[in-house]
Amino acid sequence: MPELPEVETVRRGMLPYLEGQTVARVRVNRPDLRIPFPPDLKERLEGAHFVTLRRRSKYILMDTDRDDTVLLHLGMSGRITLTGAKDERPAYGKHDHVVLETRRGDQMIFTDPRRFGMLTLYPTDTESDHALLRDIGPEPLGNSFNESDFVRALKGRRSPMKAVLLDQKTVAGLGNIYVAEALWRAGINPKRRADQLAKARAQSLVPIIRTVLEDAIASGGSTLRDYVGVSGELGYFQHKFDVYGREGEPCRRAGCGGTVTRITQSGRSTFYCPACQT
DNA sequence: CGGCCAACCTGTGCGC
DNA sequence: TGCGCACAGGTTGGCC
Repeated sequence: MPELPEVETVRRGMLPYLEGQTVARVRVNRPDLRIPFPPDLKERLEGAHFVTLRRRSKYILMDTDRDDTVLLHLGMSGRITLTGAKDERPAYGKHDHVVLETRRGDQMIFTDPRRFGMLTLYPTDTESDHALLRDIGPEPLGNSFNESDFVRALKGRRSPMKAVLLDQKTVAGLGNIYVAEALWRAGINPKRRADQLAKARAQSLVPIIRTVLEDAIASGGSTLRDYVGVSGELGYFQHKFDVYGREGEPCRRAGCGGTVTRITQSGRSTFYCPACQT
């Protein structure tokens, strides 16, 4: 499910259930997802309470009052479901790997069929050294993402723009969908080498990336084949896609008349309009 | 070091 | 109905 807008949608959905709440019980149904669960997860979490829920790139970070932070990544197919104490409890499915129950009786269920997701725990003050977080680039919705740094980040990069934007070191949080949408809005060909993109065009991408992500968050993210919200709500940004998944359909740019095309780049589908993306 | 690709998994949809 | 294949929103480790 998850690029930045979907992860942010999930984080916001989690807030009312988890922020300020105490963990009563942790259930772990298997030893690992992409990385092992910490063996002492249960002991470290039970009795702790969540002070803040943050997001960094596609990670959700849950700070506890015990100076530990829970790090959560949804991978390709990860989902978070929250059920209130009074709600009907759906039976656990075979891909429900971790369940947190709060003292109030709410449950957070982490489901992930493909198991590319992760959940781990680290001492909050070691965050800047954390291997999963330390090399991530600027947050596109924050002030640290700006034209001059972005232009510098493209310098000397011989890879196609698609690959460079997918690289979380360039800018945090983009994935296959939002790279395609941002490049279309900017009129940039995904095959264009980063070091051959004119400075002004590179600069134009900065506000475009920001707005495409903000637009998607405002729509509750994109729902491709499942729900995105923590209570099963559907995002609807997929109805606003200009290129992603629109192979063979007409380009939406006024007066363009081109056809959206699908190619493969670094093993993944790229959608773009060869007529207006140069 | 930069860049590419395979690998990690399961589920779904489509053609035959 | 079943089978095989292509494909899916991500990340990374190993290789050149």
